[in-house]
Amino acid sequence: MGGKRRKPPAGRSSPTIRDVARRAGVSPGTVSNVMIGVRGVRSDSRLSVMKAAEALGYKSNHMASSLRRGHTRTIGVVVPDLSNEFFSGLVMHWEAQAAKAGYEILVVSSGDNPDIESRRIQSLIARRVDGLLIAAARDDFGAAPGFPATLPPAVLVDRASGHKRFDTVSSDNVAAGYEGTSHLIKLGHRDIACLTSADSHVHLRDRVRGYRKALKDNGLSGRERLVIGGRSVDACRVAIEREFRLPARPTAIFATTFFSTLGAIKAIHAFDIALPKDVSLVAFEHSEWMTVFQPYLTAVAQRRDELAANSWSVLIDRIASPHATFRRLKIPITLSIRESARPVSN
Amino acid sequence: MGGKRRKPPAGRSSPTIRDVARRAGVSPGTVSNVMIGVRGVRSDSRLSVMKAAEALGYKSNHMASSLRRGHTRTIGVVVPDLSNEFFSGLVMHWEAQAAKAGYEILVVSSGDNPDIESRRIQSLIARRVDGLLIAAARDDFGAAPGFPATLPPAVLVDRASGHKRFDTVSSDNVAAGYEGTSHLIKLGHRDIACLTSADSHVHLRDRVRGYRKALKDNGLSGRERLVIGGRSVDACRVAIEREFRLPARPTAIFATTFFSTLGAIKAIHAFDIALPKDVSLVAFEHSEWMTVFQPYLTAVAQRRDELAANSWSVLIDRIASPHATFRRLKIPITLSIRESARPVSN
DNA sequence: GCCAGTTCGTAAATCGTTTTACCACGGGCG
DNA sequence: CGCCCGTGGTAAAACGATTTACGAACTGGC
Repeated sequence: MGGKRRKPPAGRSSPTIRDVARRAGVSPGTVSNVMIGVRGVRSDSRLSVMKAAEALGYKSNHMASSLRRGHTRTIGVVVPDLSNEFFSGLVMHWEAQAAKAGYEILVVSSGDNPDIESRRIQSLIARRVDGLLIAAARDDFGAAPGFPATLPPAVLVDRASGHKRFDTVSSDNVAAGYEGTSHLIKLGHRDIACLTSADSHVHLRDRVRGYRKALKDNGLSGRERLVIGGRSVDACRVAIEREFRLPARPTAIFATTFFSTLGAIKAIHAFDIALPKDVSLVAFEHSEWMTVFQPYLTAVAQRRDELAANSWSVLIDRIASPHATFRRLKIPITLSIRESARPVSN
Repeated sequence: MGGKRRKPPAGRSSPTIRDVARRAGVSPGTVSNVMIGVRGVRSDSRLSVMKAAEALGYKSNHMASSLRRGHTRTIGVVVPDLSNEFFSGLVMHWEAQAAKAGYEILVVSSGDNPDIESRRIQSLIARRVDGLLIAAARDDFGAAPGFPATLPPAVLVDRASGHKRFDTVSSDNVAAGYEGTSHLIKLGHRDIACLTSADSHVHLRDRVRGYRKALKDNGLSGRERLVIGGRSVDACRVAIEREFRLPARPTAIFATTFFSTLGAIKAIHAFDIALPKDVSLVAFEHSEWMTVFQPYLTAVAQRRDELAANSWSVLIDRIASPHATFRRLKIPITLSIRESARPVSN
């Protein structure tokens, strides 16, 4: 009762720049100048502002500031699946970059579903992220009917390499396929199965292209054995097991995805095939558990740190100059020769 | 030259509620009412507003709205390390919860360093997150001198279980230790090494307490063999290798962390010990690669989905009623009996 | 002592939304 | 007919920061 207020105080909320100004005996504008220092402030007022802010525990309201300045210093990150080590690795690198540059990242996952992806991106747009780092669900990213007509600056990472309307940063997947296959050929293998998860994405098709090219360069074009498993470990296992039942079993397997690596190992165990004695395996990706797996897997691995660092800086450049021509970066891959691929034994 | 403008238009930025209002021939207030529908709007004006919004591609500016409404519908998530599958799993579950409830999550990682953690939390506060989900770097979370005096509603997850000033949700780590150990005892083991990464955190100490309790309940108190490795795979490996050099080698190992699981396996391989013939192993956590590892590891695993779901709802409750008494939830763990623990063989 | 130039403080406008306070209109009722 | 009430529209005041425009005080040079 008593004086009538417009707004109930709702407990005690954070101190504002006005509170600081009042306490320091200056105007809000001056406080602002102390905080972000675009203009000179006499050292005595500066000091009293700092003291007042300290005493009140003042933290600038980032939303208010963003609203006025027209940018949020937030980058939206869209990945298919955070439980996938490759993507969580990327996210971690990006987060480190962001922290260093005074940004924050807003992570959403799409479950590899273009509809969900589109919805999650809408909400990132509503939050006015300054840029977008996207591992797209599909190669034709942005083509669906309900898709937002204008996007903030965005770069496509890992997937949809070479997209016409965006910067892209991805591994050199053709090289990945080529190097993995060549390694097996050099070891004398002629019957090399290439196990992949799908043929729906460029990055996967590129790996297969690399495989084909390596066969061709070594006069092995006729010996192609492409096995398309599916998007799960067990689909890959089943597919390669079919291959194992054939009269001429492959002497080597090149797994071009992480799932297919797991599927291949499962199948090898199920068929009691000795790895690497009876079959050689080139795996895809690296992961800490591989250090306890026997034999230590020879593998092609993407360079997550470089992928993340390059895509970050391409995005920052894009934000700075929205009309520059698109860039398409290919990051080299790493072939780590270890124990699971051996010279062919017949 | 020409008319002087206050602000250069900076390209074309997003349409505002005013643009929609103008185009629909109504006032901004009416547009707002159409959008969030707190008051009735006649159906003809409603329609023209919708049409205008559609035509302009209007997306509400979330920052402006947050500023006015006093909440952001974003939850800050603080984890030590996203490349750890346990945490990325939690984050993914939280993200799903958030999406369902119309929230977004802001993920930061602390690298298990209290200073970084504190700084990252400061920046989450500046962004005025509505709540915080924290896997704390240390048990005395919030005690450091520079720590913000007041925090938004927060719940401590996994770590720092039972903290005095926060809600906590964590696994029943004593049960985890107890069940893992009991399983080995039931198999006849008397010489059980308990391998852990550190004794600096309650959640780790609780697992050891469970181990001790299981020994005690079975009259084995004198046979305690606690091995404290360190916070890396190799530190754990080295520690357990020391144990292997002792005259009486343990017949079973209970690894109480993911790192120590990996370290134990590495040591077992290095010493050419047959697993599970010569030594039994109870591992910690579950991960997809375990399905291709031989023998299939018997393991104690935390229930990430329940941890995430419960901590989420505790946080939402806390936001709704800031003054309710603290809750301390313990989530049961799962013991999956598989092949790496066998009856003792002498 | 005066003028130009610099420094720094302040008031007020602004960002885009939500919400309050007010008003106009029309219908129902005594 | 006059009143009351419900409905729905609008103008304007927030939210909390930044920034512009202005002016006061001071400096230095002549």
